[in-house]
Amino acid sequence: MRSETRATYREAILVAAERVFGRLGFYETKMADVAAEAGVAAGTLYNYFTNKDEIFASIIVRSREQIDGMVQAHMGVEDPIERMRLRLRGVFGFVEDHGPLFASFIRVGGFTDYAAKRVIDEDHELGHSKYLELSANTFREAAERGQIRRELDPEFLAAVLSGMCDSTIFAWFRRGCPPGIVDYADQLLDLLLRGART
Amino acid sequence: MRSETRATYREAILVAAERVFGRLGFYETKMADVAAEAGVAAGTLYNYFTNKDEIFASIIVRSREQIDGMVQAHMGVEDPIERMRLRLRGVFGFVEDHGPLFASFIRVGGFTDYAAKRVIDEDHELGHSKYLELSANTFREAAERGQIRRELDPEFLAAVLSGMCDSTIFAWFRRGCPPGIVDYADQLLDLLLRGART
Amino acid sequence: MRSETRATYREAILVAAERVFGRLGFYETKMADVAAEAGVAAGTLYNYFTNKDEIFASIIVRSREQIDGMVQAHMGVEDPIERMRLRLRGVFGFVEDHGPLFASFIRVGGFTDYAAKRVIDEDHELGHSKYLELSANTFREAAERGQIRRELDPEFLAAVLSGMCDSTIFAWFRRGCPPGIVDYADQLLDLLLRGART
Amino acid sequence: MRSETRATYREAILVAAERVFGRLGFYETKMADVAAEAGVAAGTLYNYFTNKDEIFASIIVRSREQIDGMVQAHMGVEDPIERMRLRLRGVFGFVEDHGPLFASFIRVGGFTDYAAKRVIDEDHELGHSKYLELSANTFREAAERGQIRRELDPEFLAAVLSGMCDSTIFAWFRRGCPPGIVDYADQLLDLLLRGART
DNA sequence: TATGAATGAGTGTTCATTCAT
DNA sequence: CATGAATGAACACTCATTCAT
Repeated sequence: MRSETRATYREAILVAAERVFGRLGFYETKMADVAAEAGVAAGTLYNYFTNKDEIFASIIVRSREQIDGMVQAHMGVEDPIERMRLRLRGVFGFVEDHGPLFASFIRVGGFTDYAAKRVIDEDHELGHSKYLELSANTFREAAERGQIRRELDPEFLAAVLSGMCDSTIFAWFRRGCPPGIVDYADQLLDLLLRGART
Repeated sequence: MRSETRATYREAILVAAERVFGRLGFYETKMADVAAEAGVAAGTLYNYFTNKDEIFASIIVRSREQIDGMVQAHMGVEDPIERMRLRLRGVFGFVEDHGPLFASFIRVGGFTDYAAKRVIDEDHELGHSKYLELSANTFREAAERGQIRRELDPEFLAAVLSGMCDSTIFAWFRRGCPPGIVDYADQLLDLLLRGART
Repeated sequence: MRSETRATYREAILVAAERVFGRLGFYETKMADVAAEAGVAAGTLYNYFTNKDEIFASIIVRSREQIDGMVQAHMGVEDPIERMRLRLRGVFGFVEDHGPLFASFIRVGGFTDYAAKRVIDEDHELGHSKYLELSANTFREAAERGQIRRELDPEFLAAVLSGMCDSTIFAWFRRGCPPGIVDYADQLLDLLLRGART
Repeated sequence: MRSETRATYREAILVAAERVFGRLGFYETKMADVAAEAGVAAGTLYNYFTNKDEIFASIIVRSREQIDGMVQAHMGVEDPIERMRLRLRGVFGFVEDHGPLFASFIRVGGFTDYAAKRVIDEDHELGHSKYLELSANTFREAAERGQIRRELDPEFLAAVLSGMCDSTIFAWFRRGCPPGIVDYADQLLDLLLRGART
């Protein structure tokens, strides 16, 4: 029961921190804010995490682990396009659950303040690249099967798809995170594959 | 001549600040860093700007003014697709000149730290929306002319295009800002319009 | 048996605390360190002592009690010089058992941090003075018997002897507390007496 | 004048810090105390020193430099006993000027809290040993000249003399630092030499 | 009574901003 | 007006102490 309580506490702190970081960003989030949101004293945070950076990094790591799980779950799907579709739906579902923080997650490894401070180290940097590469490989596979044009650079496509997702999530966030963002997964993929032209 | 000197100083500070902010992000950039980069004393910054926030906001405003100018320059072009193409080329050219900071600019108004701190107030928020709206209107126009499918939401397309640009710039930035990003303007637009399918 | 258990616990804590305080000093010693060394939980310490200061003070008091006992044991010796010799041997033997902590003990009442914090209150201050006085009186007695020169201030001699002991212990401590420090008792006294002798 | 002011400020801070450290010890001295004593704001301290440790270490270093200077000044004296006498007088004079802090200085490198925290690193440790060694060498020289008994270990004598000085200074400090401590230099040396003399 | 996690007051340090020169 | 040092509010983090289990 002790260990259960510890895990519960840790999780509660992470959930609270995720909310506050998502709302205020890394720098404007004070440890006191996180503590208040979690309903504990400031000192308590340090019984579970060594410092603010580690809390932030833990959220990222945890998110990535969940996403990794989803990605793995669809690895067995034969058709690359179908596989990517399932993957996108999974990610958008995750975003719907996690809301604002996901934005930070997406941009982590970029030139945002988080990265500038190296809260997210090279190891995490790789995380972002890993997804891009995974996506690029899937596009490559689709090209080999003749499902998409071969002259398109798979890495370019991966980057573009990533951006489309970001901005869609971004727009959704600004509309107040209404339910139903999952539907965009298909719309985006279809748009990328078909194009907008009549 | 007095005022000329003042303007020169102010501009030098902005240029320096743009570099540092782009490199380190808002929070990791210290006023001392900006002063050092500009080659002036820290106190001098306060003769030209009331505070750090204002410097950052000024960069954004200045950037927007330049972009506004470019956008206006192409307003007379009849064909909406062609107009958007020119606009994109202009923006990518601007990005090539300004490098990393533009990324901040793009995300400004979002849920990044900058916004969390309200460095960028509602007025600036509007700025971002304004571009999205402009873009959406152009897509609407293209739809009316039958150039793109009518069932596609113009605002969705605008958001998507914005994201594609972002991620492309992002990827370019991570590759170290090599020359030639302008070429992506056409690639992106073509991809969106044609789609990736064979 | 209850009280025996309590006394046992208390003693174990004191022994552990003595080791840690001797190793790290008062401020660098954390209650958690003492608890770990004693093999109990941090909270347990507070069942036996009201606070950190009291633990430290208890060590001092306990040491003094033991030394007092030794001093008393030699009180019956007629010859003051001989009495002092036995006393010194006793103290050096005690030091050999207690190692580093004794150094703190020696300096307690001085201008070290401990004193600055008033961990050692006036009562303890007196303790230090008491030994100096005892020593001074013994020298006075020796002077009256014509064993040492009368023009020498007994209090000066007491202070000097105390310092000789300190530095010898100090040097011994820095050499890693090798066995055999007791031998120095005689060497020191002989050196001082040759200088002081009539 | 600028640089003069800077040096003056730095010196004023050191003097203030020396007073407070001497009064309260390292740990009980708060940066705010030092600032208040120096008549500056807390932040100002950090314009001259990187942190609290550095202030403390600077005091030690500065003291040692002054003492080194004195020691060097007497290096040319032929007679080792006379050389040591001048050296002792110099040190006691220094102590009279600096009062309480010197006690810390003396014990630095020992097992006091300062050392426990490694504020004073190995380099400084050497400082203490260096003086002991210098003293030991002088005694060795005296032994070779037949001025003191050859069977006495010079290092033992050096340690003993150091302790005699310490305790004398200590006693003087507890009497409230009355003027005239310099006189003890000769008394101490005479006492030791009578004991050590051939 | 032992435990060990929660607590929160206290402090060293940072850095945007002010201001005397 | 430039300078650069002084300022002090703000905040992450520590750890002695408390207390529910």
